[in-house]
Amino acid sequence: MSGRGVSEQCWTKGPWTPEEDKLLTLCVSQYGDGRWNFVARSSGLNRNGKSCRLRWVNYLRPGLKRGHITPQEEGIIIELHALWGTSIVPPSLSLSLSLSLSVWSTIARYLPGRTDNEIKNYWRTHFKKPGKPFQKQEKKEKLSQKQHILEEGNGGNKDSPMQADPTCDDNISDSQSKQETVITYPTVDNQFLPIMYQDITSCSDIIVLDDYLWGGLWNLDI
DNA sequence: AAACACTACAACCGCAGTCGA
DNA sequence: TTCGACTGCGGTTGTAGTGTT
Repeated sequence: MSGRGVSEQCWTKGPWTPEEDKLLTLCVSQYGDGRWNFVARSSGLNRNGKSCRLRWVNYLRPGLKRGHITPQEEGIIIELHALWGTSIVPPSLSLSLSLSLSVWSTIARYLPGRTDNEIKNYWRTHFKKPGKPFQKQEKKEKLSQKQHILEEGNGGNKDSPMQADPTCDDNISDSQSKQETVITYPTVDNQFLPIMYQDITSCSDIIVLDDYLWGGLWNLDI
């Protein structure tokens, strides 16, 4: 991150130092989050409001979960992205949700402790893989073929790939299925059809999620 | 052990929406 | 009603860390 530590137009850019973090945390606790330009000015940090907000939201905010996305969280991301990833928002929601509810921040609502930036990064890293990552996949396939040959030589009796550890990103069939999930996302205009969920994790999770969606957070009559 | 490839993540930028004067 | 300041979001970039050859 060396190229970004330079000042430009008197604002400090680049990685935050622990001191800056402390200062920002102090100021946010004092002035609250939402008035970022004010916080930025009052803190004495040589950062602009945008930068302060980003740092707070993505890193300093209390309750943030660190570490890897769990398979459950991944499932939710996939499901919700299938719903809204292409900006398909049901008309009823569009009307009532001020039209501009963002995809990532909305998904983040259902993953406590996760930020929209984190989810966005995760999605791009794991599911939106144009070109390059296929190279790795090819390599893995070759490796897998080698192993397969070796295992067959040993009377290989490997379990079905579907039963492989779902947390293992390196699992080829898993990554393939992820790719397919993206590619086969149906674009169902203004409709929520059960078929949307085919190929995507468990149905029970969906039911729970839907209850949550329609009975909980989406209860806009509150 | 070194070089290369890939992943994960923090951070920046530009744009669009919102709000108050 | 208009306009500027501010906020928030999606897209993108850069780098450190890790894995692979």
